[in-house]
Amino acid sequence: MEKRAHDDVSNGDDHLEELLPTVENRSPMRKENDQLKTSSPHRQLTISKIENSPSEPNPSLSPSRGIEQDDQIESARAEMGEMREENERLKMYLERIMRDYKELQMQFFNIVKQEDGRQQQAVNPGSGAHQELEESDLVSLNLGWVSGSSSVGKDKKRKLSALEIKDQKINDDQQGLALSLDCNFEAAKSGTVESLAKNMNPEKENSSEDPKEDAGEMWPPSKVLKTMRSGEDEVSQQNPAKKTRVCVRARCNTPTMNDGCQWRKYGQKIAKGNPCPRAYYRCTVAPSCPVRKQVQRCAEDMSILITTYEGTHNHPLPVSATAMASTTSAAASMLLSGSLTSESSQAGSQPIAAATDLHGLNFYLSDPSRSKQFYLPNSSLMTPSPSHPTITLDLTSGPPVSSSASSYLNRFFSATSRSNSSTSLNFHSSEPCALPIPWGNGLLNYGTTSHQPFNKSDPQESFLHHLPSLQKTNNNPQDSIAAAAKAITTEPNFQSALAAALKSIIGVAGSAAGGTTLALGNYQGGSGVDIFSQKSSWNESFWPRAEISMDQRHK
DNA sequence: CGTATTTGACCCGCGC
DNA sequence: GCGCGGGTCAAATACG
Repeated sequence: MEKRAHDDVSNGDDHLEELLPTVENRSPMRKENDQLKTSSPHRQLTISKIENSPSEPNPSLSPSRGIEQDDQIESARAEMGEMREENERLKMYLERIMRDYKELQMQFFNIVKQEDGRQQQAVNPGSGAHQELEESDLVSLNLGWVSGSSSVGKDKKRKLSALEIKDQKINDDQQGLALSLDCNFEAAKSGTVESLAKNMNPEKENSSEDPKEDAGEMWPPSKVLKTMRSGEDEVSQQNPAKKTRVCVRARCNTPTMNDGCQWRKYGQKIAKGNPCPRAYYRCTVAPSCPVRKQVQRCAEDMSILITTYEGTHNHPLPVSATAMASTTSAAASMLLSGSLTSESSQAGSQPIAAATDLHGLNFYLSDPSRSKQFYLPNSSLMTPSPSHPTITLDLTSGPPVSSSASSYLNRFFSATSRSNSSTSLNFHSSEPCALPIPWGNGLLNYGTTSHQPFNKSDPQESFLHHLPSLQKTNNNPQDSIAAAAKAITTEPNFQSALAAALKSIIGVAGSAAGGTTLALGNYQGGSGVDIFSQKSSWNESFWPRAEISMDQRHK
């Protein structure tokens, strides 16, 4: 009986046969336990199931029971085979997804880098005029990723990505396509800091020393800078005098807003004029991430939490964090673009509300009904720090933020008013409960989708300049909506960009992601890739594809 | 014991 | 040059 059971288990399955040591004195149960130890997880599952089933035969039962057991073993084996196949299939899917995702990230990253490099070149030529604004323009907040220069960066990034992949052991032999954004950090470790630092600070290409310089540190704090440079002066030149900040005001009962990122508190201070202490946090997702945030309760209304973000993440963000990061980044970029716009079009023209064009764009396109949530600024918000160009996103018009600020942000965008270096935006959500899924369902794509295209091809300005009807003096939300929609949709650049995006979505998606299909603002599972449709959070991962295509069109 | 937070000291920029 | 205030550091402490 024991011998028979052993034969049954091993018969027809060479792998199991190999795995099973031939020890005669074992009971069947013991053998099964051995299988559990040596076989795949799926096998374990299957066998465990059999073991626990009510019809589990007792080893000491009659031969008829033994036949039943044979049947069960046979079916179990078949099941195992299926599971194995399924496993392989899922593994392939996962690999494909990872490759595609990383590739897209990489492309997007490169575009951001290119644009940023161009912005810095355009802004830096050394003309004495507009110095203040230009200083702030040095800071580019783009979707949470550190940016640098362009042409060199592309190849470099690919190379670095390979390193990163190697480190993380994510992928295998097909790593050529698998790219990631961790490269900055990895690069710092792998000795390419010098060139990378050049990429990130094109204006100081001549300084090639300083292996200690942290590649990811876009705006190192002065003290850190001092510590790091160890006698070198060049590094300090990279630090713009004024950093762009994004201030988010939201009603929040918790000590800090849950924006999806990991933060470590490094300081607390009682600021003048506010009895509530201001807390200082830095991003701990990546050790070298330069992003900081300040959290402070509003003096007038303690239920309002004022969170000020500074810097861009130099690492991939958790899905739950992308919304907030993108929001703040886009807002910062908007501020920058606003500076550029006002610079170039100031003569005799009124300030242009730069927010709606950048962000309301996708908002309207994705779900025009949402335009009812359009809000106008309640009042002009003060710049928390006059020395920093700051954009304020006011979420306080809506209901309290319960937990996830990012999803709250995703709901959406509205009018702006801008004065000097301070920009005020107001958000409102009609839905009290923040949804746990960020970036989903076509409403939440503003960050990456909206600002990127214009950031790339012709930095915001080309588009912004065509929105004369959006002015901060407009006090009627509906008018603003209509004006914004009209201005946006009649914008030739936008139309071509949209066309390109649609084309790219339809055309490119199939080839790269194995039949993945995208809808504008609403991802849908593609043919044969069912697992995609189960993850709404994947949505954002695929949006950059549209951006890239739009950008390329503008090239 | 490792990690996160607290908190006083220190640094630095800015205005006077 | 000096003082003020914002921002950061880092040792001490708390916490899991």
